[in-house]
Amino acid sequence: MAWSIADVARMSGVTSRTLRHYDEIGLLAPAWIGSNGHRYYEEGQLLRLQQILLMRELDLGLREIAAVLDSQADPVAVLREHHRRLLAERDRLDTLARTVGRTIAELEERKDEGDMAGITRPENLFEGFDASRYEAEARERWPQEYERSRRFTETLTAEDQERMQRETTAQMIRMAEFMVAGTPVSDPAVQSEVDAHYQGVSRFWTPNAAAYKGLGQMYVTDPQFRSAYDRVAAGLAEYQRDAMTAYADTRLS
Amino acid sequence: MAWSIADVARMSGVTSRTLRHYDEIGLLAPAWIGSNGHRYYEEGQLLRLQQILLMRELDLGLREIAAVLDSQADPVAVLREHHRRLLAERDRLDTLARTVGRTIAELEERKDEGDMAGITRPENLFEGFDASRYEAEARERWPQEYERSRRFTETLTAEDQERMQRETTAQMIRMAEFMVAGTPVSDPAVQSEVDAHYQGVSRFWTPNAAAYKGLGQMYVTDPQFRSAYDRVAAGLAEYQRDAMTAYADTRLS
DNA sequence: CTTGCGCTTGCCGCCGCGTCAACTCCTACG
DNA sequence: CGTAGGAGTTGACGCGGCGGCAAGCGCAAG
Repeated sequence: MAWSIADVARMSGVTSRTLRHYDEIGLLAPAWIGSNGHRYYEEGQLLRLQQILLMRELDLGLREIAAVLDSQADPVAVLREHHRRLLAERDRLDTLARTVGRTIAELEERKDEGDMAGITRPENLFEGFDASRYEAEARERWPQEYERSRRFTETLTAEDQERMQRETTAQMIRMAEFMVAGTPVSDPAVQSEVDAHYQGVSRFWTPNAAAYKGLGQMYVTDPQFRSAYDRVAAGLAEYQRDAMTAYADTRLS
Repeated sequence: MAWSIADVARMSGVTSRTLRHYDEIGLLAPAWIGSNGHRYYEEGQLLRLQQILLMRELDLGLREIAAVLDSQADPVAVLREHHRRLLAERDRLDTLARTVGRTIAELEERKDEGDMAGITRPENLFEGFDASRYEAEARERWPQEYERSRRFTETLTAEDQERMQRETTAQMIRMAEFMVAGTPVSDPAVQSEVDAHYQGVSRFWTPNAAAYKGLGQMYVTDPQFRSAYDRVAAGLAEYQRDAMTAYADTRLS
């Protein structure tokens, strides 16, 4: 009992193109090839195809399927790993969907309010995300922490983010007042303010003493951060950095 | 104020290769190009890049991003459609993960029982899914119904599937008894049995008269189905088909 | 002899880049 | 003055899983 490629295609539901592809990559060769060059399949191949399709339904890659079928891998182990990947991807999409949902809601709200000239205007669209610019450097220097931070940020609503931005600005202003008043960075009031800053940062990632000092230095070095601090008060970036350094030395090590 | 490609890469966190790619596909062209061929970007480009990255975070395709930014599409509509796709894909993965989880449990159970020679033996692996073979024809002829059926099947546990297989077999045996006894297919007892069959099929998809007759014909034509019926009793496939045809004519039209 | 079917091989396209390779231009250093 | 090195360029292939098209072959019916 032999079937042509079209027979197998009809019986299995895949296209003949797919069967040729599986032959090409060595996943499923026909039982034999006729003198006319046609592929002929027998029951053994149908059985193998069936298993291929089952694992394909589970979204396993063709490579992994081949490994399992050729007994190069433990099916349970492969499935367990695959299961883990599926859950991770599902969670990612879930988070993503919620983020997109919030973005939609936000855009619609603005449309209703009508106080913005138009949602397609670039400078109005996604206005709340301005802070993301500061994250670029971090993404490069500490990719893992950046990733954790990003995931956390995704769970925030636009209002949360706006509120946090205002908090940050308020903190900067209070630090500027200390600076202008000539308060030394080791002063308990200043250190308490730094502590608030550290707590805020820790919502995204938890730096150790060295990392926190590095962050302080970045406020001075990085043009983006620096200009943000300079806009509040001249010299604030250095003051903030020194205060953070003192905090790191006394409280984090 | 102009930035080189590496500057922009550092600031934004993407690679220079990506920026060249965006230029290539017309998503983000540099502000101008130096006499040395180098790309130079200005604030307008940074702003556009920022929006690109935001939408990319939302997993939008570059094509769609371009359409939104060039005001060829309504952002809210695009996001809404995207949201729908995300949810659908998430649900698919969720179902899939559960299916894979059950498969793992099933495989492990068999390992514990130890009455099978080895789980990697093809004829034992995924045994519960044997019925899927019969679905191939349906997938081709009625793709939509097949899809619905597949989704339904995925919600079943392995035990459910086994039970349904036993039910099917029992039905076939009862039909074979009628056939051997010479009962005409129009006999109420036979028709009642066919009704049970129709109800069973309807859990997957609800065929109209023509489709149900087509299914009956398939039992005769398709070698897979035919051999299944022939294994129970010679001529059963035709008897079943005739009974189904009578049922379709009297009850479904 | 033509027509048509069923099959073959071969290659491009998708999507978002990563990763070479080979080259040019500019600057710094000996 | 040459030369090394760094930053940039274009061009090409690769990834996964096929879809789809083109060109061609063998075989049977009209």
